[in-house]
Amino acid sequence: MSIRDVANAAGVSHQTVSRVINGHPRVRPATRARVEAVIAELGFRRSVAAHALASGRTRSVTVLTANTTHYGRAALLRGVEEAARAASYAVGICVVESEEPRAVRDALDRATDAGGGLIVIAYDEPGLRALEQAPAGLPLVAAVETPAAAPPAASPWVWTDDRRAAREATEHLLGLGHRTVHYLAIPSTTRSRGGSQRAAGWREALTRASAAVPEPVAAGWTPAEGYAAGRRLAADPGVTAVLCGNDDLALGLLRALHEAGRRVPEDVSVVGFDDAPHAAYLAPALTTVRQDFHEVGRVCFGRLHGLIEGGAPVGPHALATPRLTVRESTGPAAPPA
Amino acid sequence: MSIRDVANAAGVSHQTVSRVINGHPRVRPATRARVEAVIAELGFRRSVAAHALASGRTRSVTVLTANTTHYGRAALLRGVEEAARAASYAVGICVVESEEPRAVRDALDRATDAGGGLIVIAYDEPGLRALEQAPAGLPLVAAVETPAAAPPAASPWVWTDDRRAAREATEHLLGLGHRTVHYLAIPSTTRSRGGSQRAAGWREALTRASAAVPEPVAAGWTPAEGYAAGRRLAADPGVTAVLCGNDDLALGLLRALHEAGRRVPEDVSVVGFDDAPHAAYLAPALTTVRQDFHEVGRVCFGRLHGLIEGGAPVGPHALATPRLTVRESTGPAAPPA
DNA sequence: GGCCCGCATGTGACCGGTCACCATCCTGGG
DNA sequence: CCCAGGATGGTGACCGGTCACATGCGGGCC
Repeated sequence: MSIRDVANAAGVSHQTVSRVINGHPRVRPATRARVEAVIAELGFRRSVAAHALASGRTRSVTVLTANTTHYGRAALLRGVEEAARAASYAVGICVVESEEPRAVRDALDRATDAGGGLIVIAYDEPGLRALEQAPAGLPLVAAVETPAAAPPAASPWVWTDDRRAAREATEHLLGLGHRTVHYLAIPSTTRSRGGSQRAAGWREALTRASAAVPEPVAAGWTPAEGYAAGRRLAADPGVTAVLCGNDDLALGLLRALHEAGRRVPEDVSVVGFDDAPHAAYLAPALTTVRQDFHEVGRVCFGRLHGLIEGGAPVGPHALATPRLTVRESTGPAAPPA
Repeated sequence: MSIRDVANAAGVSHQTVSRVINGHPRVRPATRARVEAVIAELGFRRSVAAHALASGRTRSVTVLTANTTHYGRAALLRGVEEAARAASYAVGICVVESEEPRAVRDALDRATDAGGGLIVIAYDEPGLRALEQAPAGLPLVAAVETPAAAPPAASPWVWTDDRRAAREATEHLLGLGHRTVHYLAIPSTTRSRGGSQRAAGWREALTRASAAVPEPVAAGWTPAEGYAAGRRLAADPGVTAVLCGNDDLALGLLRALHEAGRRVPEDVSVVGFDDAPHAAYLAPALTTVRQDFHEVGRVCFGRLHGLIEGGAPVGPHALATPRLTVRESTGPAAPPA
């Protein structure tokens, strides 16, 4: 079933069929109608492979990421998928296993082979390496951490200002009377010396308030890692307020505090990050910074789409600053004994 | 950069290059080495589009699902991706928005256009409809609920026996002295009259024990829905044990119970389903049924891969029965007042 | 020494689209 | 009445692989 079969059945040339399926204007309405009727009758669908080969365009994007299940990345992926679907683009996924050069190159090769545009989730080291090593000329947009400085005008980056959000979250805690705020850290990309931008915002707030800046506690992304690292925090009676790099970490920390017999928020206040679906339903409900990853994904696709179809160069783009959502896990510092 | 360029540079015909990249045995080692050297030097990569067009094979699978973010489906997707990557298959995702015929047909069209194999996650109505309406002849494997009866030998289905697991979970609760067990239900596919197989297992245990069978409480998949529906359960003092269709629902229920001032497990016992990453870190830690979606995904891909490459027909396949993991959210029924 | 055969390799068609370019037909202005 | 030029539509090459088949060559066997 090719355009030539359709052409025969409709009594036109294959080129006319091609014009019809591509919405080319120079086709008489009567001819167009006849061809469309035959297409519907035969159930013709154009071959994606042939189209891609002949035109060089694929109408597809692939999302390159280190993980597809953690909340933020999964939500971002969903945003991409929705926007892509609306534009009838196909979406592929390509996971970078680790930050080893070989794994990064493999992933890049796979992503490039797919032929379409590329959306890189560069929230972590593997993603960031992939972004840095992506071949020039490949249509690409990246979701990144808040840049430390003003990015070059040509960087196709999308982010939310979570550095500022982290600062505000820290100030919220400080405003509650806590002497200082500890930080339970998600892994940072090595490019940003001194930790992620979330960490930078936290440090900034502390410094401005002349509060002590404790050593950040390194964790990972998952509740299990938050729990493991959180036990140290829970064991330290000097800790009364903790900002967590994400809500899963906060969940683990909450558990560690619970086991240590420390009440939240009476003894310790906890702030999460991202507003994952579970945050509002924990007991205590988690105060957290609401991030719209869904929107980040949509914007990434939108800009990539513009780049592919319009050729318009894509520059850096910040979304609205995420806002702190205060719930039950934060409260006034206990008065000094 | 095509195989002909490589051929010229290596002083062989394009066909010999083709044989080399496909690992065809009838090539002299010296020739092969020379061609491989040129390929490496030029950085040649075969065009996926041209390969697909000429051979009719795509080396890709697309996962058709109603959702990519809920734990079970996300984990399954991850399993598929890992297995696919190991086999150097590309993976695409295709989301069915709703169960409307139009949406289902669209999704199927998109999935079919991709050209490769298809993995349908048919845990819900949209997925199930897509499965039922998938064109015959398309290489396809589906992750489904536990079948009610022995499935036809030709059904390419993969599942875990969660009906039995639900029965065991219910029996665990009954064994703790609860008079009956309520069920907070995930949406069921209409094909299985009377609810999902999880519901069937629950009902079976109740019936065997001659316990009353309360009306299941319909919820959705998310904590928010579990909370909304759970409030009714929490308000009913007769409720002392609840089985939840998944862990997110259980989370919402836990919250509703907390707000209603009912202690878990002292007043009410709660069992979840799936063992999502957060289950073990809630306070109380959730007793739940551990599901290996990751493995389901791997198996789906493995069978599809066999179908595509080997042509071996794929029949139904049950994985090991998921096991109950007892944690803190279940306890003995309170002695009658 | 001639013949047959299998290995190694080359040749050209073909997959199903798109692209550049050409052929008609029709209309209107000079 | 003729010709320019826009509107329609057709022709054949081409994208970069794979496939079926042809060809050259060397060795074993009689």
